[in-house]
Amino acid sequence: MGGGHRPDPGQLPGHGYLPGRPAPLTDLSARSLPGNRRLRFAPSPTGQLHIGSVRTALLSYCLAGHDGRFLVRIEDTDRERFVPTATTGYLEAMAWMGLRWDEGPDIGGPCAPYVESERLEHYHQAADHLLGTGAAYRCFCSRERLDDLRAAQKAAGQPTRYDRRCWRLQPTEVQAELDRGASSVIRLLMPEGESRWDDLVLGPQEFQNAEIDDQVLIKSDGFPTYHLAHVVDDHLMEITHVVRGVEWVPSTPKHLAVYRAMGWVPPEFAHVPLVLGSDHKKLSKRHGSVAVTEYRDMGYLPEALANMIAFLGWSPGTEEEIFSLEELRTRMTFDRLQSSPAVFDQQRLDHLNGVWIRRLSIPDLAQRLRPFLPQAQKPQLEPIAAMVQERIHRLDEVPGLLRFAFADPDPTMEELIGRLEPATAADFLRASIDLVDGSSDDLMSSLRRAAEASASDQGSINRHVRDCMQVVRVAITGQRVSPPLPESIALIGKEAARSRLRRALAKIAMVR
RNA sequence: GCCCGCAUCGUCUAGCGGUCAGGACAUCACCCUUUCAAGGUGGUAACCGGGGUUCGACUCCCCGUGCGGGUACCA
Repeated sequence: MGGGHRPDPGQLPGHGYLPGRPAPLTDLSARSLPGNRRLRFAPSPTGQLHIGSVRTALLSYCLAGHDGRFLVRIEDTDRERFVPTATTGYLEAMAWMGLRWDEGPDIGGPCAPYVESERLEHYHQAADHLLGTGAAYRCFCSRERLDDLRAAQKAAGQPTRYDRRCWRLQPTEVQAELDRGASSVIRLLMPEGESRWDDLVLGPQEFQNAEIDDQVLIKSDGFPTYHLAHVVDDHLMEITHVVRGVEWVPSTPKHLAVYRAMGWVPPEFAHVPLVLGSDHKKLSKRHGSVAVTEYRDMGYLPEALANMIAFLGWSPGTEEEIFSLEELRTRMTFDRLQSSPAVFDQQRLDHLNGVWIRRLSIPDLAQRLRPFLPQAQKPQLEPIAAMVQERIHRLDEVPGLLRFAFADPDPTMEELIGRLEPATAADFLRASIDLVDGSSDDLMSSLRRAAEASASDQGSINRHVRDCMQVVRVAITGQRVSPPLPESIALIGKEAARSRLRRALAKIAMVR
């Protein structure tokens, strides 16, 4: 049908236009690229790497497994939303997460380049081929006409789709428009019938092609749309499994039509459910943080984030719940992917982060704490790591917890004495000044003995001890909540501790 | 409007015709304890509704409802 025959304008074309003989663009019928499974992550560089995006990246990475290949391809075909610095940011965020790619824009590979704007000739070749076989056609319609059309269809309760006016143009008319320099796009001629595929996550899918629009493949600026570009690239890069969000389900028939018209065999599709916010809407900035870098800056470990994200739509089927990226990569399979959307619960992330923090070695934790404690001396880092490890869920809690280590506290009277009488508090402070000189090992027991001695009522002795301890804690740290006393004192030094105790004592004395 | 998808504790989930519906987070109580954590023990808490199929449905089918996604010369 690539010849002179024009279909009857009144009827939809069938599959008869399918190319009988035109050879595929590139003959890659036999797999020739490395990896017995090839998966890709293909972000559009428009901003920050989003939690939802890293999840599909992580899923693809894990699903590729040890014997597969994971590649990154940049889909920068939208010049309006393109952000030049975004690609580097994405790559850095992925690397931070611990994802490693075998092929990509920064490291190259057998299919280089891995940036779509540098692969334009491939898309144009494909488009020409489709034009030649009649699987696609040029469209000169203005945006205004398209908008009006859609509005009318919507008003009539009909699915909105292009009415194929330009498809009915005679070749001479098309040529005349072209000669005139008219701006045009290339549209896919959606074939009749239905489209089906067996989705790895959703199961068998079926769409009536009549409901589906003739998608623009090449925009008037000469750039391809996602619908053409990713099909061409996925084919050339021999992608075997496409893992992407469910928002792509409705356009999969278009992609299938392109594969078919090109004579290519499509990959397997796995459409993963969305990640939702607490209000059950697609996770977005409205819900707070969505960029991977924001989570990093809040003090979440990449291990915890990966663990968290993996369980949004996947589970091992056992009661295990702590998984390293490496374990995820060996354990993850398509058949255990969930088909219902999941809410991103930050409380759960906090819990997982605490678990992962506690799994770190002290030197490792100290190292990771550095950016959060710019004022800390290097030798202080490990002791700090040791004392906070069990009590934080996020690294960024540390500065608050250790504020006393970097500045002298100035507690109020109320904070200082708590429930105690000023005189009792003062006596206990006085006693503790000397006790601080002793070894840390028995500091607590000597303090306890001193507190017990000052108890007036044997019945509430434990409470009294607690109250006394708090006086010392507040005097030294200015906080009602702090790391244990011996460690806190060690951190600031005995001399500083004694002077803080004296200052507190003076404060109480002044009021009395 | 039209098309498509999803549906087990508040949240993440296990379940794949017969279970006291399991685990984890969160929550509550208690224990441990110099505060906070961490840890331990125990508790509260779920199969969206209605029809079928079946000796028997959380599991299978249909309808409804709810929620979500798509409906661009964005991805």
